[in-house]
Amino acid sequence: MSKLQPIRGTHDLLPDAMRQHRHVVETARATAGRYGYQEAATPIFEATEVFARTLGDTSDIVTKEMYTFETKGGDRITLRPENTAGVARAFISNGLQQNLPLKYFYAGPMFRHERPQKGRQRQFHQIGIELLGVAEPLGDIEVIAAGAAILDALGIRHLTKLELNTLGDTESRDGYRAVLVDYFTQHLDKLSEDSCERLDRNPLRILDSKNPGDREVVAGAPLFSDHLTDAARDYFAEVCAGLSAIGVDYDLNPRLVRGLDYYCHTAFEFTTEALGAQGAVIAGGRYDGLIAQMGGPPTPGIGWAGGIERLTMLSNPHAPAPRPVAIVPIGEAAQARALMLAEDLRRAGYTVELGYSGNLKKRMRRADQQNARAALLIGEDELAAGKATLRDFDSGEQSDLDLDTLVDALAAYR
RNA sequence: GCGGAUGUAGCUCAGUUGGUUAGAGCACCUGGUUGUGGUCCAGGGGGUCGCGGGUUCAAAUCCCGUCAUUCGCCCCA
Repeated sequence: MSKLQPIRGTHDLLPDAMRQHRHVVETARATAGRYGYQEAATPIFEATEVFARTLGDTSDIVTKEMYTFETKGGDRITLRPENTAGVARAFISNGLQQNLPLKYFYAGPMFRHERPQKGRQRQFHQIGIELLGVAEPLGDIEVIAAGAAILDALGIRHLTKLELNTLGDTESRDGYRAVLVDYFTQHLDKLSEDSCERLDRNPLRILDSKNPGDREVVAGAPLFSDHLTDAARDYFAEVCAGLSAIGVDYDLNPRLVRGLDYYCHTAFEFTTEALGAQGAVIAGGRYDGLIAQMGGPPTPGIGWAGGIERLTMLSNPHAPAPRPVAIVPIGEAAQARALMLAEDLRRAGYTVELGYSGNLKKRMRRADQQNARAALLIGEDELAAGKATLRDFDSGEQSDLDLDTLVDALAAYR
């Protein structure tokens, strides 16, 4: 490694990329705001147990993907691999149970020690929303609708499809898990090595396997829908009906499961074919047991997270860079006047570039490279006449303007 | 963590029976135009061939290792 390189799986967001990134965040923030979600931020690191306890001892995130460090004081802290546990912790820490329901939007970096590939980084960024304190299907519907609305606002809804499933309540899931383990145990010889391991840790995951052999076995597996309690079945039916009523199309996917332990009832993913192996752009579900499990007052919750980098890859280049007006002094006498003029225009709301050095040609070229809309030339002639020469870069036309009234005369270039 | 592919100029890439000073396009700089950008013309700068070892008279080229990127698996946003 002869050159200084960024840490594996991390990327710089230089201005071009940053504008796309910000466009996704701003679009999401504005759209979520119309659904009543206010932005909040929790720290990017938490006590390790915040994640270790909540995500489940068997999840890959906890077992091998967390960035965990020991502080000088001997505490163990972890860079957040996702944000739901942090929001839940904040809810408990701040005693917010008096203020339910709570609706939060967030955006920020997350960290997972994974093998990088397309659409997968070690430091990546997520937007997300969390709805706490609502146990009704209306909550699920609103949260999913907000996700669809954001994809729509980004112009990429048509590149995705919404996959929907229910993981039922605890009673349903425990019952189904037992039946499933039974079934797969009878077909152990046909299961892949990975899936044999999943049988112990998280048998539901086998349903999601891409292995062709596994898929054959899965095809004959008992269906979750046959093992739902009446309450869980009714709940899911209401969610589906609500989505249909507001025109949010979805596909039922009985194989859709979640990697994290705290999910129940509704699970959903907005997926795309356009990003290779990383299909999920927004994913989430209901987590009614999470807050109680962390020691807080039993409080239902539902939310989702979306990968900003993945959303950016789907979006067309948007957010163009601002086009400045360039001020080009000619000769030393004009320098001082140019500085004052630049400041006046900036205070009046113009985007202004004042070349730092170089001759006229160089400054004009630099202005062109900055995609300036126009250049204001100030030389001896102009100074003597109290004027500036305005050159429009798009049309190539030039005109004289009075220095005194420039702020108004330039209005078209603001 | 596992498997495949790839690392040559700032960027995209040429460069095979190993053989002198390693090339192109774009970008950059200078001049043609000492008060005018974009096009055009002429010229110019820039490369420890990812890094470290090995084979050889000779390595960008062959071998080993290593790091990185990338595609897939696993997992997930």
